[in-house]
Amino acid sequence: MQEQSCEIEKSNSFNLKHIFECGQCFRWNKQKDSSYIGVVGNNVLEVKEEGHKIKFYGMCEENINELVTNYFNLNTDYEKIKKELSKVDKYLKTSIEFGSGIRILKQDLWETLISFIISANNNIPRIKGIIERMSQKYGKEIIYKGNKYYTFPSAKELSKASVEDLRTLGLGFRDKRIYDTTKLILESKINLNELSSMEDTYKIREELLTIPGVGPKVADCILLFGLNRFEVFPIDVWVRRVMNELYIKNEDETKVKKEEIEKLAKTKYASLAGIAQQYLFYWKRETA
DNA sequence: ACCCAGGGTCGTC
DNA sequence: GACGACCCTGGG
Repeated sequence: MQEQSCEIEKSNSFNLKHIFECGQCFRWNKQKDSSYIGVVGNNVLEVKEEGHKIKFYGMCEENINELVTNYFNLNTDYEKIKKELSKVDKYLKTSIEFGSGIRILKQDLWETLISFIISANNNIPRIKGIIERMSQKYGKEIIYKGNKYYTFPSAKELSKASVEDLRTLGLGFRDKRIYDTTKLILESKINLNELSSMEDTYKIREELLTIPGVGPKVADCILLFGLNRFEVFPIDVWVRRVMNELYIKNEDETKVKKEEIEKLAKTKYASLAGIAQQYLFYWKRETA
């Protein structure tokens, strides 16, 4: 564990606000100097724009260079992806221009699983609060620049929490889902490492759907943000809204069938549907 | 507890 | 396959 730093060239496909506030992650917080600090695995990371560079600092267990390259998917060519997706239609082109610096992070599978079970029928500020309290109580402390940060609790660490403990943290009706899921993982009824090594996205999805609190939307978020399966298209209220407004134009968006949206996304966005979804989600939410 | 909605899922009909 | 219930909280 030591302080480290590294840097990359600033680019049009790397924007801190776009990356951290597009709803994919819950542990990054904007600082007064407009840098962001977050906890990634057993590392505290700070990211800031300095001149024509993006600089990364942190109290890291891993090599910061490898950590950053992996977590921010630096080897994925977003210029190419955006060029491809911009060809689809003018709406997607607009949303891509709006969120041009979005990148899909590669987040820890366990953390993504728990975080998105918590996300069900919840709002982002509250989700962040719950996860922060969970980490404070059950995670490990890391000191960075004199401040305390907490790692996301492992399954073993979280298993110390009773259903009541979880309720106290503000989880609401999700308490039992988190409790049961933690037990499931701890007892290896579901093996996350095995899941991540599976080729067939559909098979992983089927497996995820057996986990308490994981329905179609949460499963797709896990596939997209934890396993970077870019072809999945998570449909939440915002995405349903934007897809209805742009293409389907039903008077009552809640009446729009999920299957219709899925089919639309598949034909329009194909293997990049998940990334298209992030541009659309961010655009719709920020301009609402 | 004034009212509504939020990165949905689950049990029941 | 449709429909209401569900904890809690920020924002209108």
